[in-house]
Amino acid sequence: MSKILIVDDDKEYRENLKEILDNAGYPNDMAGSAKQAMQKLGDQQFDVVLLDFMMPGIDGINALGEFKKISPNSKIIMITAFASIENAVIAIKKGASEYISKPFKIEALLLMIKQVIEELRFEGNIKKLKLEGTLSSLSNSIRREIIRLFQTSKKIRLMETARKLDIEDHTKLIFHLKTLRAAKILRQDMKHAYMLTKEGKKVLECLNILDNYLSDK
Amino acid sequence: MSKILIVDDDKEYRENLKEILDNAGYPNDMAGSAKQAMQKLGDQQFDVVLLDFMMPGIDGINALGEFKKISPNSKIIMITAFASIENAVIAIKKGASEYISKPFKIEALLLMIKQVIEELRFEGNIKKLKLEGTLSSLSNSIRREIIRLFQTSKKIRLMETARKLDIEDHTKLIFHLKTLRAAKILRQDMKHAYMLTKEGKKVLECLNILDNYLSDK
DNA sequence: CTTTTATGTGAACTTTTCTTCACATAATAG
DNA sequence: CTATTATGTGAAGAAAAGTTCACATAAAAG
Repeated sequence: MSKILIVDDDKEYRENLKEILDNAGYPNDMAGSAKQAMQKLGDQQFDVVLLDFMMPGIDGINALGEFKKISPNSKIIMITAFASIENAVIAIKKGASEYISKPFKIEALLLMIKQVIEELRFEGNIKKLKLEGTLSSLSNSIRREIIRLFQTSKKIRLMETARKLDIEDHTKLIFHLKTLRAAKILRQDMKHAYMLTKEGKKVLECLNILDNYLSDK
Repeated sequence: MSKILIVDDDKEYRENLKEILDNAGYPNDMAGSAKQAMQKLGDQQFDVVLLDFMMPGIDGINALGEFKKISPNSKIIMITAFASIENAVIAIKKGASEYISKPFKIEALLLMIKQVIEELRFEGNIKKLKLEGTLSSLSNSIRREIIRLFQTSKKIRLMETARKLDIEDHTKLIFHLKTLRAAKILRQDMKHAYMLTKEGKKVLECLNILDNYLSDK
């Protein structure tokens, strides 16, 4: 179950929020200051942070930036009594996922929490899929050779590649090029030449890293 | 074709060696001092270094250590006029692949070169195989999950793992554990518990690296 | 000491991945 | 404008990877 951190300097309000989360069944923890919150964020993994804007010391917006640095994968929901478009914009720019102003309906907050957790789940899957695709692309030696060709060339063409890799049947090569295209590692320009995507460049770097990593005794 | 670096402060001897290598068809380059040699080694990839022992400044043995640091995958052949068992032992300990004393037959040197190049080719294959094994192991998600279990545990047992990964048929898990064992990523202790090999620890690190690398936008 | 749980093997089978082949169309060179 | 080279598709088949099942033995628990 997704864990939530409540950050609010107002004890009463804080415990109020805790009760709401407890009733909704979310495991949660509380912090009464930005400092305490950062410590907890560094310590454990929280999926969502409920952050109240009006805090003494570093104010909420600054805290927000710090929190994101410490725990970039946590979703942050800003809660504030002094809502304004400017503040909302700043908060979102600094990395808040949602912005809600007091007073709010409990259901509205719970819905928001549900949504960001859903986003989190989705992003996690995307990440997993990307790793999946990358590793299955790299599992084939022909595909690795293709990717390595981009060490020196920016673009490669089909038949030229076939000759370089000494592959007689060009349709075999097309199969692997297609696989790499499906994995978003390669793309083609208007004139059919193949080139690395942004993702593909990362994959090439990964390959180099693995090479180095595995080679030294 | 394999590239060779000749390091010798005696100009005449150096050019003598160059002629031999040219005739044998090996691309080569020369350095008249350890310093110059280190520069060239840092610059380009040499497969073999022919290193003469009696050099001014840092003597050959010290140079040897430096060379190995700069270019750990190059094979170094020590050539010396003052052969002794002690020196030979030191040279090999410091990373020389071969040790030959003057005067020597040209054929003996060429044979030596051929041998170390062959070793190099072989080691290259080993490296390729290791990458192959690692990537094909990581291409399967069950195996990745198994490896990740070692993030927190030092040893895992079969049925415990099956429960953690929610795999009903334990023979399926055995299949993947076997695969990982074959890839030298896992091994078993006397009491059948599975643990990471030294290589396996690297693989886990690689997996973490890939995770990080692919996750950030 | 017998019942249960853990660990394992080998063969049959399924699924996925890879290769090959027959064929088609577009681009380029002569 | 015709021959050649480049690029591609889809289906059939081969090979590799993964799963399941029937069965076996060893270790631990009662």
